[in-house]
Amino acid sequence: MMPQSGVVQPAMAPMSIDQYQQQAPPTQQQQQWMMQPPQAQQPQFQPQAQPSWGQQQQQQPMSQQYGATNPSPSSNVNPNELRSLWIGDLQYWMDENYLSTCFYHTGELVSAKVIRNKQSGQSEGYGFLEFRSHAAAETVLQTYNGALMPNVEQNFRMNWASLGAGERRDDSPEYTIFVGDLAADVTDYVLQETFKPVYSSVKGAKVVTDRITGRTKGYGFVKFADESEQLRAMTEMNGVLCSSRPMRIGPAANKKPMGTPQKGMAVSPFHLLC
DNA sequence: ATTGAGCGG
Repeated sequence: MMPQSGVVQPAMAPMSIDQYQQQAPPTQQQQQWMMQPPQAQQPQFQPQAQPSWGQQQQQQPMSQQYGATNPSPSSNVNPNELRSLWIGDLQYWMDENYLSTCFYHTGELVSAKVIRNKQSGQSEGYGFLEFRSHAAAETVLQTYNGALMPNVEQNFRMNWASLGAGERRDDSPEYTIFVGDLAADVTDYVLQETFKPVYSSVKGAKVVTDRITGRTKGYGFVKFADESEQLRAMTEMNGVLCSSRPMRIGPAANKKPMGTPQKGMAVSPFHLLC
């Protein structure tokens, strides 16, 4: 049986973003919502920071509407780049249409997909956004990650799509420290820049925030490529000011154990008969 | 507020 074979129904009129406030149930037929320009006015919302799209920002020509002869939105893409973002914390009613509406104005979105449970069709709460280029995806990530989502009191949560699909990033080892006592205004960037001038192997910093409100929880993590710098930072940076408060540094609890546990290795006696 | 975090076809 092919539970979702055949008919795809993208033909519903593009919703205005206001309609999502009514929390419409998900349209289960929609596997993937390819970009189709809204006919009506395109909804606007203000992210916390304005994207910098250069000259091609707003006006997406209406020429690529439904026609088979028109260039598809996926023309111009470089297939060798990492162009997909993972997006999480989605409500069940946030479908492909909603996501497309969120990023349509960039003119850089190729497709949006919500991952659904195969049986129930319910959203699994995450999805993928594919853009024309790595640069476009990066701009979206920097601009919208943590910014308010349209019409909900919740922030975008996104990251590079990294697992599966051969879009593997970087498997070089990294060494992480825990940083506590962070002031409310400390962002990822501020935290990273507190360390980077001193420790050149700093790969990134993450301030942990509340999923819903986006507010900081007052602690975070800094990742180093170099283990010796990690160890130095543990002692040298403890008590050093970050923004307005002295940091409290400790070892990071291991988020992911190094050895991937093998499971399902129980031997069935039936195998011995084959 | 003090140890994140979610990845398909």
